[in-house]
Amino acid sequence: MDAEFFARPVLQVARDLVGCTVRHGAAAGVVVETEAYHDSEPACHAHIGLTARTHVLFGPPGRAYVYRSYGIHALLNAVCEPEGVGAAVLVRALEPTEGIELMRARRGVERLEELCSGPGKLTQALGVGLADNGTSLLGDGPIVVEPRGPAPALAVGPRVGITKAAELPWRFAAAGNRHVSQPRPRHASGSLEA
DNA sequence: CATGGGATTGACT
DNA sequence: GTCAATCCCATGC
Repeated sequence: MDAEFFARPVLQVARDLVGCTVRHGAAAGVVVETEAYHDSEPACHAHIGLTARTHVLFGPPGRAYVYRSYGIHALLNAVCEPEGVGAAVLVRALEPTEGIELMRARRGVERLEELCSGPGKLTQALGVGLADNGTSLLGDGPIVVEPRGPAPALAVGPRVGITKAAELPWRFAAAGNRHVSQPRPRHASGSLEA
């Protein structure tokens, strides 16, 4: 993937990342769920401005923003939009494709659908941690994002687990995919087809 | 320097 | 359904 892909508007990148592969070492999976975050809305860490924590978000596109959530989990984002804009796509779920036994060992569970069906789960399965914060996703870093084939059908809904700007429909998932985290956006109840 | 709040998960009632 | 675990960092004294 090249830097221009991530330099585009974050909502567009969030849509186009669904179906792409994320690789870290021997473990890899296809992105089935994303969420967009932008400094113009209060749910985004970058909303407060440039700090030690957020400087990666305002940096050049195509880098990883990894942070610790609830003191326990590492969450993986892809920094988007031109340098100076604080925006990123949160990778919320993967469909495991390579290194599945390694993922099972790291996660301590067997079921394929439980390996990467959540933002904290997939970083544990891939072995991604805070040390990867700020590294390149373009092929010259430990985590690599690889292009997808045909665009999958998308389910769209509100973002999960936030208290501010919770109404924005900035969550995108591969429609009908069993590796998407709960709650699953459904075609029938308020979510849109794209 | 002390405090409080999470872009979550898994265990338990 | 409820709830604790646990730590980084922003904020306030």
